[in-house]
Amino acid sequence: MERLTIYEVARRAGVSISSVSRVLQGKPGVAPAKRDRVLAAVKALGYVPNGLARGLASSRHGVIGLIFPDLDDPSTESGHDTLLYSDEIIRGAERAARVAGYAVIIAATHVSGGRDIARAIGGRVDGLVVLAGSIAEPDIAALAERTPVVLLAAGRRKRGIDHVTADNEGGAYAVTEHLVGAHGYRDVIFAGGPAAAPDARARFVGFRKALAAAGLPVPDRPAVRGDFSEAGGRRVAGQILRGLALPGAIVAGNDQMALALVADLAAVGIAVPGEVAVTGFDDIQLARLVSPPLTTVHQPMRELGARCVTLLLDRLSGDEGPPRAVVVPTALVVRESCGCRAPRPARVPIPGRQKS
Amino acid sequence: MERLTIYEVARRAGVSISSVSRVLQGKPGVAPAKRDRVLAAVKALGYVPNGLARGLASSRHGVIGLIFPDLDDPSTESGHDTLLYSDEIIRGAERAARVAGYAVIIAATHVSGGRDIARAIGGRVDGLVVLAGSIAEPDIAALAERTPVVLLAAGRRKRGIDHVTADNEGGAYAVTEHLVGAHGYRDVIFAGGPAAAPDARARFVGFRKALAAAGLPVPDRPAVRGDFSEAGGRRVAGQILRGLALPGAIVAGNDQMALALVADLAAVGIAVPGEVAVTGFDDIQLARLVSPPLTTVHQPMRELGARCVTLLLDRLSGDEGPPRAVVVPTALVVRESCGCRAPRPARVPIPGRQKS
DNA sequence: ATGCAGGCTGCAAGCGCTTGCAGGCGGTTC
DNA sequence: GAACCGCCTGCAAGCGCTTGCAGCCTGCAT
Repeated sequence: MERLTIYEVARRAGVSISSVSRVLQGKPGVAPAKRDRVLAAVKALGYVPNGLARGLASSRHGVIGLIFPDLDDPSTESGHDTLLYSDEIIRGAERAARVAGYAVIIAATHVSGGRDIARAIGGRVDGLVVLAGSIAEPDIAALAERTPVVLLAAGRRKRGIDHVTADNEGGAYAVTEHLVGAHGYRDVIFAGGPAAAPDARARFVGFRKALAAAGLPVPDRPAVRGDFSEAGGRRVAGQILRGLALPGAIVAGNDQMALALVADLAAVGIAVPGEVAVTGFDDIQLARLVSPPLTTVHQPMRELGARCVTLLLDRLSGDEGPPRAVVVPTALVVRESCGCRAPRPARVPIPGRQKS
Repeated sequence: MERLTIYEVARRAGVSISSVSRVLQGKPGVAPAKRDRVLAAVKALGYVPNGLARGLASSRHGVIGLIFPDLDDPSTESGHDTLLYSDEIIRGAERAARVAGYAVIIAATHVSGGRDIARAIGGRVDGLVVLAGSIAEPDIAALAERTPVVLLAAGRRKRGIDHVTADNEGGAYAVTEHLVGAHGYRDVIFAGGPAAAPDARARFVGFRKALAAAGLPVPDRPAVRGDFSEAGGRRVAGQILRGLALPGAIVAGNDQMALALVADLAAVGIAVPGEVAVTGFDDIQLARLVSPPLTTVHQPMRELGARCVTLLLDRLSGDEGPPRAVVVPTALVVRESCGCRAPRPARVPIPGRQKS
């Protein structure tokens, strides 16, 4: 495990380290013959340049940091944030970074401690992707002054700083339109998320626009409101059952609420989608597994992660333009809770059976 | 954003950079008064040492690499591997690393390309945590010769290299014992996983030991065998319904199979746990959401990740002992599919309702 | 022949920090 | 009172690689 340095390579190829370095960086100004020899030596030795030294000398680390919320924090755990699916986000980011020759370093923080950690990690990265909820907004701004930062936000929040968002509005528009257009429901209500959540608002906006486009009356506020959690869904169910006339369809602010809603409706004998159609938002894993499978809007977690990285890389390569806001499209996923009859995988009931 | 180096700090504190360095590293041999001045200067300036330079000079990077399988690879995606929950694993690893002052860098690989990536990333880390399935075994071995490596394996595989594993055997023992002991089932069968999977085997071993301990007949091979996927569960259901006498209880090799099993049983009118008890393994999110909630064995993903890191850190700090195999305990999660009547969260059916 | 672009090369100066070492000092020990 | 001791300090030599720059050597135009 003795250190293999650029000197070894140079010696073996019979050139100076400068040339090796240049070859490795694909820089011009090295005679083809020499280049080949270097390459051969590199391969023969199995040489991998020391990233540290490289970074030190070029002040280009080849690493981008990914800061996400620490879910141990119970205040965050409630499904409050649709960005909890860090797994897919990380994968997307990692892949995008890798193709560009960057590695991804990660850190999980509580909102409070976020700043310190970000600073600590900041020393060794070229830029940071910060997931909403991991660092308090003011600290993000401060951070952004010393390091390129891209914010992956649930909704558009911070102006003045690059961020990427899923198209919540468009997604909500799409489901609503599906309900109104394809199914002909005219009495559709929106079961909102927390009033403060930007993504919840955006979804409501999409909902309203869809209604408006269909020439239906447009409510000012969500008919009922939960908090994106399962409990919220239950509460909403209660509100609906107690007070309101049962609508034809309910557009829930997210899947968790939709799921709880369906469950509670079923508990009192209301069939979904028979008596009322329900749709969700997020396309959590569970959505396609419940019965009826939930019609919802897919959030492209992986792509969100990837876009953050590509945006960041643009900045790193010199893009000096004004702050950008990238909106990644969401996709309507039609299953059965809206009333559609999705083709089910054939499942033949097994005939013969015998009890012991 | 001008670089803030150790020189600035030294100048401001009126000392040499050596002293600053020593103070920052908590090394002895600096007069208390001077130490205080340095600390003050550091704080005042908001100085954060450059990790790169530090790493270069001390050849201690303060970074550990985490290599996990790239789930884009369809051949892996089938839930084949219980270690897919990278999210929690990453969190656990990250946290453990952070408390020790290390950062975590991640890379996702396909089994094939794993080696190259590992090497590439290897240059900038102190050690690697490799999740099973991300790199071919021989390559891991090769890698382990140049860098400290800890393998997070589904089962014990590679001897000769540090690894951590969930206690599959113990978990299986626990569920089985629960079925036999608490519920008194005497005809319990095991719905196995893929014959080759080490974790599947370990679970079967636990199952057998529990039966043996209870003085029941011990089968040589699983009564039926699936492949850990949903389809596998269905196949198992078919086998049971078709051929076997319906047993009192079925210990499924994992949750996915258990879930499919329950579904198919239900489809032909067999009540779970009424007519047959079913248990799973893994405690996937879905397990507690289905009806009946699945009694299963919890895999402590987070802790697995953390243990890998701590083990690795031990090595980094000089532990030269023989290869270690850490087994992290699993936990029996009793819900309802085993026949237990778990206390459900009160859910009062809502009275008044009105149809539109 | 002589001169002069270019294209290649390798030298050497760092990048910011760690660390072995020698020097300086005040305090001890015979 | 001289020889020592031990604790602090700062110097300077790197860690492995990038890169500006000067030098060298072609080839080609005078």
